[in-house]
Amino acid sequence: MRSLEYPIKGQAVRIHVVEAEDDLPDFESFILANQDLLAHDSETTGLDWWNAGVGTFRARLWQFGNAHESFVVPVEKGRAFRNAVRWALRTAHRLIAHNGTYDLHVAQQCLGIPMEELAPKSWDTKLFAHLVDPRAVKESGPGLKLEELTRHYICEAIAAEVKGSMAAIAKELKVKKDEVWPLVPIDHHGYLLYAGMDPILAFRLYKVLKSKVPVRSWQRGLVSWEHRLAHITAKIERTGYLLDRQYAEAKAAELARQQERWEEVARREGVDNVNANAQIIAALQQRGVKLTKKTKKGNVCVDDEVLTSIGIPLTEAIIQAKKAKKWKATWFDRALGGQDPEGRVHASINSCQARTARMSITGAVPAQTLPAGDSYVRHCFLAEPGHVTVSSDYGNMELRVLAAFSGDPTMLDAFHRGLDLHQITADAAGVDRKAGKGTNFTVCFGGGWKAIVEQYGVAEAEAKKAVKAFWETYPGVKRLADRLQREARRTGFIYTGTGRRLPVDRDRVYAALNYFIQSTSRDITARALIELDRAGYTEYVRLPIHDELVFSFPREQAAELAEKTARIMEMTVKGLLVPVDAEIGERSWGSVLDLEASKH
DNA sequence: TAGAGAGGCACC
DNA sequence: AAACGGTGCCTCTCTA
Repeated sequence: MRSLEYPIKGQAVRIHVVEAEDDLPDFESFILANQDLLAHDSETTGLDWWNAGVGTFRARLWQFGNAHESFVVPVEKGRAFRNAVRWALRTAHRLIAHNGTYDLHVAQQCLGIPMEELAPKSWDTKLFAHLVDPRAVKESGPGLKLEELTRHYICEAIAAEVKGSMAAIAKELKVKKDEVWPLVPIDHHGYLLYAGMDPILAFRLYKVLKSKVPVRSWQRGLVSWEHRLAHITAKIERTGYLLDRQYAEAKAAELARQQERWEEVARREGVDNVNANAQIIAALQQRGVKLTKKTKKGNVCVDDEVLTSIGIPLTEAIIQAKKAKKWKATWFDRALGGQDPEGRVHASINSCQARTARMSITGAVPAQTLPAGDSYVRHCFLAEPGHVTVSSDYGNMELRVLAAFSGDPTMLDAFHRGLDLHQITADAAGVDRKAGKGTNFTVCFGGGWKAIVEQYGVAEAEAKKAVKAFWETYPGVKRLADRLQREARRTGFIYTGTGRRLPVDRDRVYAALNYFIQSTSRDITARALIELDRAGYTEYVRLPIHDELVFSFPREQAAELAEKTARIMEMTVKGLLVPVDAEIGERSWGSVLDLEASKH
């Protein structure tokens, strides 16, 4: 057994490195002595846990620790070590981990412990951190990564050291940072230090954060609620989504041909690289084109709008080439590259991510940003053989949340009687429906008349009139917005109905209304996932996308299951129903869009 | 060579 | 008085 010592703020912590089977009794004694509360973490060869056993993925180390001490177990060295870790995970009464759903995937794939066995006793410091302060470092918050949280809550120097250590090893081994994980020798001092510190930091973070979680969040049961949700989204990740490989490959090839063709045109017209804005600007200015639009930072802007308005062969070629390249790389190549041995792709679902707790979905299926206007990309994703895709979405979720919580009589009346809220706003302002709709959404987002002009192409006078009319027509909304702004100005926070505390920047208190609406809406979808799980439907859920859930149901029971799940998803908020509409498609996700389009 | 910033674009 | 909220990903460019 090796033993490393490391100081945290002058106080030594000890990392024990299990090297041989003889060392395991000491490890087991440690686990038994600390079984009430143990932090853990795993080091792996990559992040593609779905390739365990068949591909290149494997677990290398597993670490356990408390505030002062940790044990590092080399699980890749053999069965005795894996057995010891398996036993330890099962023996612990409470497990702490940072972003622990990842380790649960690894435990299932590499150690054969079902996720469901460990999930109920697992607590995640990432969720605690979010409940304490959800702001990213960019937003002057603590962030949500272990290194960022260590810097903010524990010790700046340790954070810097931990962050730098794997980079230093990569440099030493002369490989890229992403390639270091499977290559670093299992007995490398820096690697063991990095690995051994992780559970110690997670344990300490847990201690710090749990006392900082707002009282109201504890009282409303938000802590356990978020954990339950995280384990449901982990199950959805594990299930994955069946990829139509032939389709994806065909479309990737088609886009590659298009890209090549349009790039050739652009080259003839004097632009070698369609993604280099400097080249585009030079080529256009040479032709005498005046470029007046500026970017946020004040530079010359050559976005889609500018290029479209110029409308010459060069700009057309740039638009088409860029689009083909981006779509191929972002949607088709990414999905094709993420397949598991069964041809399924696994999104990474961060169940509680944005400042408002909205989820984020990254990886092989960036579900939240798949083009929704047509079915071109969504045809990639298939319900299982004998199944069909069902997409169930909430109707007017955010505006209904606004109506319910503001109690505004005009807005509530409109929803209760099924009236057209966008038309009501339009009529009140004496503008057309498009401007009315734009006003409703923009005000929800905290915007003003300028935003309506830019986003919806409404004339300045009309937009000003519409915003004024909005606040006069819905005085209840005004009262809610004012109340939230006052609260934000006074305390720096607002609370949602679920007991979530959201920080609001004092120089942007107008954002408070949107935070409230967006976060409350997210919690309605989250509640649906939890209720669906209780009812045993999680195996059918493929993806959550804000106000929509995508399912794969057996064809014969699709209508019945769509109906049952829609009724579970629906929720009455302060007396107002947030309804759900379930669309039944064919096998591909894209087919839902096509069927919908053919109806209209 | 990696990271950060910026621009641009996909979405709710 | 007015105020556009929340994401992820790809590419280029500059810097350390």
